[in-house]
Amino acid sequence: MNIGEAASASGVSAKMIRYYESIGLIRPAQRTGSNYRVYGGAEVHLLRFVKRARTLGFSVDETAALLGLWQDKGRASGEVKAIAVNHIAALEAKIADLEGMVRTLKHLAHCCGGDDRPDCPILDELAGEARATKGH
Amino acid sequence: MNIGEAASASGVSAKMIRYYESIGLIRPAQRTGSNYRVYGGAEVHLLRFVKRARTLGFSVDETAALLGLWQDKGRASGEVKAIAVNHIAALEAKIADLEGMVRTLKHLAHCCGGDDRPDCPILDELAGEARATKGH
DNA sequence: ATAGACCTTCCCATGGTGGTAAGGTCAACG
DNA sequence: CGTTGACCTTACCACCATGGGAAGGTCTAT
Repeated sequence: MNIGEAASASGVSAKMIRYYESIGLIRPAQRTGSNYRVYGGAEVHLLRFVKRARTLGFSVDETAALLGLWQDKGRASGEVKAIAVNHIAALEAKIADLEGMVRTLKHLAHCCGGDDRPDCPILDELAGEARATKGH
Repeated sequence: MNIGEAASASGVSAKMIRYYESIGLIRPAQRTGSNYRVYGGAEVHLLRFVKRARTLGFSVDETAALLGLWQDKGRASGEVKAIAVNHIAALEAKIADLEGMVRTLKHLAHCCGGDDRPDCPILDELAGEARATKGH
């Protein structure tokens, strides 16, 4: 299997497969005589693992840790769970952050006429000139 | 006012002030004879505007647009509102994305003993070997 | 034999931010 | 007046993950 086929079979672009190899996330692929990378079912399986972890928002470093644990048959599931739980916390912090932004923006947009007049509470707030918002 | 003072007065690091100047987000500051950048109240005000916009998650490009509208006394508030509403949608999409990840991870973590045994549904799922999750 | 679809490596760009190094300037203190 | 230390200047490098493209080699089908 060439890198292109491995890419479409795994969902990881050829570009990224080479990148993951270059940073040591995955082992260098075998090569043909003409220097083409060769992949088999096991490699694609591994690439899919990587793909899923990345899709779940794990960083490449976290993915490397998960990969190591995956391949370590004697690992404790607690280690994996710890990574996952940490990651959940990080994601939730980010969500809370974004929600704060949305809340503020929605408030501002709600107070903004959005018409042709230049009167704009959104800009006023950004400029730090908060004005009475008509009691809302 | 030197750049350091402007930085602490505005909450934008000196580094970022120079960067914003270099990409044209803000106008080049005046200079003293010895080539130091000089800032006044108006510049700090503007930097604070930028800071707030960035804190609300607007990209530098969006911030530039908002800045332009802010300084255009005859602008229509509808233009600003459009940027804000767009941005709200983008943020909400990102939140939904992250929430999907959290949901999946929580489910997996819930099904994972997190003990010393190597049995780990999290890794199984990442590997694509979904197994019965005890009916949960 | 030739075309076209693939592969290889190498470099560049993104977006914001931080670091750091080498050098200039300024204020205060002795 | 000289030194010290805190500031400023520019110019790079790094991050993280990904995409783009160029220049050149290889394989397959016609």
